[in-house]
Amino acid sequence: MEVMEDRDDDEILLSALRKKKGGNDGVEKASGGGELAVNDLGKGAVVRAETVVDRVERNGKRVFEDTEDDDVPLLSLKKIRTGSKNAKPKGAAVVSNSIGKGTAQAEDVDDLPLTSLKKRKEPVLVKKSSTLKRPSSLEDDRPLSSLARKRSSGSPNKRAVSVNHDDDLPLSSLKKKKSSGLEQRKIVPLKNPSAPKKVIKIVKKLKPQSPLVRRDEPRIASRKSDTPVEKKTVVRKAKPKAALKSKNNRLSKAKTSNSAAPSSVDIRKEEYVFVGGGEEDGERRWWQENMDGNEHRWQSLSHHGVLFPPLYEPVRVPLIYNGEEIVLHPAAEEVAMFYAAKLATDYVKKDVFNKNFFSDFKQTLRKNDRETFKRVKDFRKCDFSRMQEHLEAKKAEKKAIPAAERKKIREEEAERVKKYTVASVDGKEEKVGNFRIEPPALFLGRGEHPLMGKVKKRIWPEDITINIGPKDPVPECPIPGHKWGKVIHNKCVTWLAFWRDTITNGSKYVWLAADSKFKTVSDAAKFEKARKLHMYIEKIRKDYRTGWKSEDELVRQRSVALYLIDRLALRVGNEKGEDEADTVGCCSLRVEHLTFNDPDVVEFNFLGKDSIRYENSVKVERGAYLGLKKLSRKKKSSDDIFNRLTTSSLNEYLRSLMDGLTAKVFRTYNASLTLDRLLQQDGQQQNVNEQLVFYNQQNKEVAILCNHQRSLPKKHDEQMGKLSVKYDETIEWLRELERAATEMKYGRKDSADVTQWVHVKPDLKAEMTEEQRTAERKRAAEAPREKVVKRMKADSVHLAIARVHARIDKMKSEMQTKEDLKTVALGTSKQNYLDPRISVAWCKRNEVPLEKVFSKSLYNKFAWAMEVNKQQVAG
DNA sequence: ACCCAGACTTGGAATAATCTTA
DNA sequence: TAAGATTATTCCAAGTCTGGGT
Repeated sequence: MEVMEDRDDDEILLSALRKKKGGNDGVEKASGGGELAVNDLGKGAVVRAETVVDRVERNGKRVFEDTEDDDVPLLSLKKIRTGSKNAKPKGAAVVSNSIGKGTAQAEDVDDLPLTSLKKRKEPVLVKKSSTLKRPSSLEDDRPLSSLARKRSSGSPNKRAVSVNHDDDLPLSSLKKKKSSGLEQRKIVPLKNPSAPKKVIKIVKKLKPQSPLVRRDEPRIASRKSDTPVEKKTVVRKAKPKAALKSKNNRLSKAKTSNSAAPSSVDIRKEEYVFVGGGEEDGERRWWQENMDGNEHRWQSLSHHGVLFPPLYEPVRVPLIYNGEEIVLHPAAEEVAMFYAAKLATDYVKKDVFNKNFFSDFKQTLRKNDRETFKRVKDFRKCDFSRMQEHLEAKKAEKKAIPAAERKKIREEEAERVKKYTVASVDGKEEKVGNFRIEPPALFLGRGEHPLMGKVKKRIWPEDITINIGPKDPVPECPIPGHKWGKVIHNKCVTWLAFWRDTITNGSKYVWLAADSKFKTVSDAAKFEKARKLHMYIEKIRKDYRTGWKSEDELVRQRSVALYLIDRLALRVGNEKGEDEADTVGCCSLRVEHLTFNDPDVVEFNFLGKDSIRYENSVKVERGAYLGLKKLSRKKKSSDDIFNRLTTSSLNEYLRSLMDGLTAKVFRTYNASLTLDRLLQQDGQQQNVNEQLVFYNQQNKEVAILCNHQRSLPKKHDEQMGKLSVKYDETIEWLRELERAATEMKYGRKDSADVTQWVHVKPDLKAEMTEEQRTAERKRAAEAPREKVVKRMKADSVHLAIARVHARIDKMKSEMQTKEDLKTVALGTSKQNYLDPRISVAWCKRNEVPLEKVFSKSLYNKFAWAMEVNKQQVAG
């Protein structure tokens, strides 16, 4: 147990991140086309290679000198996807075999130029802590709100507090000067704010930047009377520090409090601290109103119903069957068109897809066209290419519409649809999210979905249930001769319309948009719940660490599972049915998904949500390792590891620990906390652009933690190649300028001839047709560059050199970013997991306009977070 | 105790809109 | 000024979690 405890909780999180990164590196390395590094880019690759080398030299030592306990063997990180996500890793290149010995890793780096450094050393400080930390949040009850305030003065980039100790943190070197994705992989070891005192002593310089520790906020004295027992503890935080201590002691016996950290003073007012207040500070929170159980969510609700897709208009383009043309019955033609529309995709290569489609297609024929039904027996004799051509022609036609006309069409369409876009809830106008009924189509599941290719049938008004205020007018049914299936007035739910999916028999709903009150209120509540978890997390972690030694198998399973959820941000993993793709989450992990590598390293490899592969090699705490191993023993590879554990019982347990706590809260908590801490390292970024690069890098860390992947963009390699060529040309130009400068210097001249190779401009004439223009552009693009010699004065040469340097830096950074993000999806975490107040506070601190970080729709969705900050600023 | 339907959140891909660049 | 690239939005599938029924 001692062993297990010797790592800090924060460290856990961070190291999880790190490891995960390692995993991705593996991916990149193994993925053939993706590995642009040195080979694919030609000279451009030099850039990267240089970068890597520099990095290694600069940081190498620290980076690789890992300490014992966190030295995760990057080993075995195999690659995740090579382009197609479902593909099993082929080859699964093992990146390194140096498990356990820190030294071999430098070589790994050489191998993986673009990618990165996987690990970095752990700050000594983290390791030392052997006791549980005190819930620092107890002490601070800063109202949620305290979030970002405007900073009163000083340069935005300077932060008085520093997270780490110089000695043990690479950090300083990490602060990126040039933000290369690589460098940023070294995460600042966020030190746990609540780290035990002893640690603090060791690292004297460490400033208390702990976000958790805040003092200068007004305390709120009054509390709700109905505070549950556990909360009571929490409530204490309002008390003076002395009181704190006792509470802490109670909570976690051994812990000493570092609350005294003097520097709290350094905390800026405008800083939003994710792990701060929580809901216990007694403030009334509008977003928590009306959220309980079966209460009415609205009093009046009016809207215009839903919009149906246009009916199918038959075109009589034939199916070719066994060489003969067959004009299908309109209903069958429609279905055949669905298939034709997919001919260009990989779906048609899948047997399941074809089989499902053909079965449904025949059924349509049988119903509508007996003759053809009898004739069309063999799918392989069906040729849908004429239909495909027809669809393509139509697409081209649409594309050819002149811009002006297109705009007009668009406006008319917007007008037609307008009334459906809004609803009114309790007198307030709200946008409707998805008012369009899904059109019929072939069902395309993700991954190996058993139902792919089946026909998703058209939804008619009779299939729809409308939910509307009892006193509000029932929307008119838009299709003549039809009527709504049902009209109800259910005030306990927030949907406007409902229908049943014809494939899965699941429910489909029409909701209000993300910026509606319904959505934003629960969104805000979600983040509050996550913040609240911080007050319980220490106890929870302590419990599961104890639990995985339990005699009770259920307790053991639950404890190990919870550890994985907490540490790796796994989803809980409900059971799935026969008619769904075989994907898993934590509770549904099977023996086959894990590989054990002594000591204490577990390799995870499974398909998670959306059949995205989760592949990660992690050094876990000893107790968890032994627990997992034991749970896997004597089981077949297809057996559940957590066979006694259900998601319901896990959540039931969590609920007993904290009101409203469920497994998914951990994901939100860890994601937001990670971002919060990473963003604390405001660095040297000069301008807004660099700030954004920095922000995106931290966002990326979260995305990696949550395993938010995207498939390699189709043109990624091509685009990287172009960038690289451009880069080379720029370097060439730089060399020439430098040569000229030298020449002037030594020749004591004040001007020199400078040779520039320029691209040929296309010679476009007014009378040229489109094709001619295109051809001319192409010719110009491919023509050899022309030599231009000009006389430049010394001054302009020097000026040009400076500019070119700046451009080169920018290009490097862009290439690096592009490479780093090629298979990482940032959007999901930003939308769902990152408390927007963290980003808002960061923006304010660094004077980055909010709209640079939030798109318009996100800005609206998170209006509540901006408001909070504004109020703070004003107040 | 389990099972399943219902309601709501989360997720990547496809598509549309906008910006960049030659 | 259009191709190309990037970014935002839409689409709808796939999760989570609760509660009610048996």
